[in-house]
This record gives sequence, C-alpha cells and structure tokens, in this order.
Amino acid sequence: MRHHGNLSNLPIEAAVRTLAETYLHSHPNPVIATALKGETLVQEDDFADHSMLLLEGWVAFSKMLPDGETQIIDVMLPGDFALIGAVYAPVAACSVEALSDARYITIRRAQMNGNEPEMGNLRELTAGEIVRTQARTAELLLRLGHGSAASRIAYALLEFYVRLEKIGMIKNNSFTFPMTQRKFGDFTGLSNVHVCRTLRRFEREGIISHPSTTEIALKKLDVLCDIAGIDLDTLRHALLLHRVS
Amino acid sequence: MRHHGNLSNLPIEAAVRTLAETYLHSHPNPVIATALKGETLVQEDDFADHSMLLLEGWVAFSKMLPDGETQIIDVMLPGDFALIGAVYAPVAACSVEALSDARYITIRRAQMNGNEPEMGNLRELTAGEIVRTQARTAELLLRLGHGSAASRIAYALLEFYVRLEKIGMIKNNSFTFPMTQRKFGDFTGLSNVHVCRTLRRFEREGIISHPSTTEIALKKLDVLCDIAGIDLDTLRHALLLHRVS
DNA sequence: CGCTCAGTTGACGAATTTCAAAGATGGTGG
DNA sequence: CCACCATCTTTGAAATTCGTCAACTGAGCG
Repeated sequence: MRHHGNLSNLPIEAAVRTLAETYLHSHPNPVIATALKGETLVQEDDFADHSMLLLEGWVAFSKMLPDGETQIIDVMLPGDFALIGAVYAPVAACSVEALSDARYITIRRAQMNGNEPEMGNLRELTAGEIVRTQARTAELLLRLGHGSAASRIAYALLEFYVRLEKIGMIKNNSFTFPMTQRKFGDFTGLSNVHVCRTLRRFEREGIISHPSTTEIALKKLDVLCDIAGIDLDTLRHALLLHRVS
Repeated sequence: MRHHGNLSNLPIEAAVRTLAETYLHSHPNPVIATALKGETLVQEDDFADHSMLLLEGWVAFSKMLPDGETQIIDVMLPGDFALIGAVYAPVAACSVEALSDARYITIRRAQMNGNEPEMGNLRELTAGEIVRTQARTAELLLRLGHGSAASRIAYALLEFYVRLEKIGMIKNNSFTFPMTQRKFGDFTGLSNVHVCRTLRRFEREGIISHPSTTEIALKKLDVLCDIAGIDLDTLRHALLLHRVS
C-alpha cells in the first residue's frame, strides 16, 4: 500500500511510510501545496496554528535578529512532520522557507484529534516526529554552544547524510545539497567565508568532495564522525524513527 | 479548583493552571516524584518514552560532547511540560537534571490518548507547550549562532524574567536564580569566566544587581532588551501560552 | 556582452577561550 | 565554634578562533 491516488509520483520511501503514509491512508485526498525554491511559506511571528508534512524537497525553519543575522533552526527533509503553531500557542516561532522546490500538506490539529484507533496511532507517530525534531535541534544547539567550526560543519553533513540515507536519497555516499554556503553558514552559525574555508579544507584532506555546487560526497565518514564528536550508529539511533526493539 | 488533595502546598499560579491543572483535574491522584538539587533524573541516550510535568523547582535538559563540554538545551520552570521520549522514538535526547530541589509528575502517553473531550483539550494544551518549548529553543539557537556574549546573557535573563513573571515568581524585578555561573555558561554557550565578566559589567553599569549568589534583579529592562535585540512584549507573546485573541 | 550572485582567498582585528592564581562562600566534622 | 575542604567567583594575561573587509574568479542568464 505505498501509493494513494494521484500521489503515485511522490518519492515515498520506506521511512516516509511511517507517518506520511499513515496520515495519507486515513486522509486519502489531501490538498497538496507546492512551493518554489526560495519561497517563504510562513513568516516568523505570524498567526499559525497548523502543522506541516513535507512530501518532497528541502524546507528550512529560520529566525532573524534585528540586525538581519539569520539562523536556520532546522531543516525538514521529505517525510518530515513539523508543528508550526498550536491552538494554545498560535504564533509561528520561525519563518519557513523552501530551500528547493517542495510539495507539502498542511495539517490542522482537528484532523488528528479523533478517537478512532488509527488516530491514536497517528498521534503516537507525530509524538515520535516531534521528539526527533527536538533531538536534532538539541544536537545542533550542543555544537553551536561549544564545538569548533569544523565540528559544526562535520555534524551538519552527517546529520543530512543519516537522514537522507534512511529515505534512500544517498547514492555512493553522495547527495544533492540545495543550500548555498551562506545558508549553510546560517545553519551552522558561521560566516559564509568560514564555511567556505572549512569545506575547502575538508576537500583538500579528502574527507569530502564537492564536484558541483549542489552535490556533496562524504568520502571519509569515520573522520567526519571524529571531527563531529559522534558515532554514526549513535546518530542514527538518535535521529531516526524506530519502535521499541 | 486550585488545589487537589495533598497538593495544597504547591505554588500553582495562574499560568500553571492551564496544562498542569487540567491534567491534575483529570488524573486526581498523580504520583509526585521529588528530586534533590543536582540529581540526574534521566541520562542522555537512555530508554525513555514518557513526558514530564514540573510542579516545583528548576530542571535542566542538557547534552555533552565527548570532551565533556556540556550544553544546556532548555530549562524547565514550574508548570512546564516536556516530552522526553515517545513510543516511536524511545531514546532520551538529553540528560535531565534538577537545578534546584524539584517536584514533578511522570506522564505516559496513554494517559492522554483517550477519547474524552477533556483528553482532546489536554492534547491541545500539550501541543501548545511543545510549541512554546520549540520557540524557546529556537530563540536560544538564534543567539548561540550569531549574537555576542552580552546579547546571549541578556536574552537568557529576560527569558527567565518573562517566564517567572507569568507564574508570579518575580518580586521587585528580582528572582531566585539557582544556577552557578558555569551552568549559566553551559546554557548560553560561554565559558564561566566570560559569564562572570559579562555579569560584572552589567552590574557595574547598573543594568542588573546580584546581591547573593542565588538572587538576580533586573534593574534596567529596557537596556537589557536593547542588548538582547528584543522587545519585551514580543518576547511575552512568543514565550507564553495564550489562546487565539 | 555585461549583469548579478555564489564561491574563493588573504590580511587584519575583535571577541572569546584558556590558563593561572587569588579571594569568597558554604558545608562538614571535630 | 572553629578549621578545613571543595566549590564557586573574580581578575589578569596570553593564545586562538572566527568574523569582517576586500578583491578576484567563475557560472548562469538576459
């Protein structure tokens, strides 16, 4: 039961099935919205009481200081779910921007608050997604607080790697990476200049390769893990959805 | 209906009533756990599929790098709710430590997944709490990424101020502050030395006063807001629970 | 062809960490 | 009540990392 109606073109992979497919199963004809690269879907501090389920593309959550400095809080990848607002907290904490062309579904809480057993399971799944999101943000925070530029960048690359691996978007240790160095800096809390230096250093040392602007290959995962101060299996365990074993 | 059974000594203030009182109303005889200052309630990476409702005291969520550097991800204050794990993500992303003596309730998801109307409302309230938590973490992340030491510290003080104000724990612009400078540095991503310097500078400039180790008074809120790059009402709006107006 | 925007590289300076050492403070046991 | 201990705070000086500024390159696009 992988496809539903007009969704058969969506790249719904194994991991995505968990929440996205469960949701689509109980809500067979969702309204699918699209966004073009660079488009802003939600503005910080605007009214918002809904959630979002990303089907395709990369989406960034970000905040800005008065001087214009921007921080990306989290990046959503295909299959990810995110709370944007709630009835009792109806303000978007972040702006939401498409880093690539994207397709997504807007979910109102009422659509999951029913009392059918499937709704109960759906709520368990969303709780899992929220915990995952918090885990990602916590790891990011840990490295922004302490942690060198190299550690932050290595960690961010590994995070993307692990998450993309799970949804089948890694080929030969390589993935498409639709962020400019400036945006990558906004994510890692570094200047675009320092991102550049660090990536170039990694490339010189053969740790990564960066054939085109939108493509990155992680050549030495073990070295990246050392630099990031993390174990790959630990990271998978922390970032990926899984049942009690 | 402010008190329940043996809870009559708890400082349950107006704001706390929202989620905590709603929960206590539908679960009249909760098991209340206590923790002493410094006690670790949950260890990072341990199994966890529950949530927590804090009744009294300060509790920190933190993570550690292999070299021992610690980052506090979030601080819970009385009345706050936090997801620690979920059935589909049963790993604690953070360690949980009592910053002061604390009292709390452990909540299993099943206790909120019923189909009574009150359960639906409870879930809306928890969604609101989770959005608030995410908003706090996002603000913290923004200031760890960009933002000077002074900005981080000013922001953290204002965050505590606004949240404590809501639950009636501010007297004369002053509150008890059960964190050492080292822990405050773990929260703001600074060395204890620099926290000290910055606090002393604020004190010399009359922005704050720090009569005892465990007490802080914010003397010039407007200046702190400038330094933090935030407006006090905006902050209240972002951090506090409220209905659609 | 010229425009803009993203990436690259170097030199410099500022902010923060680290190291070190000297007071405070608070708790404990004699 | 005092002495001692550990922990926290404070201050100075040196070292380091990273941001800023600036200039140049290259790719995409009209």
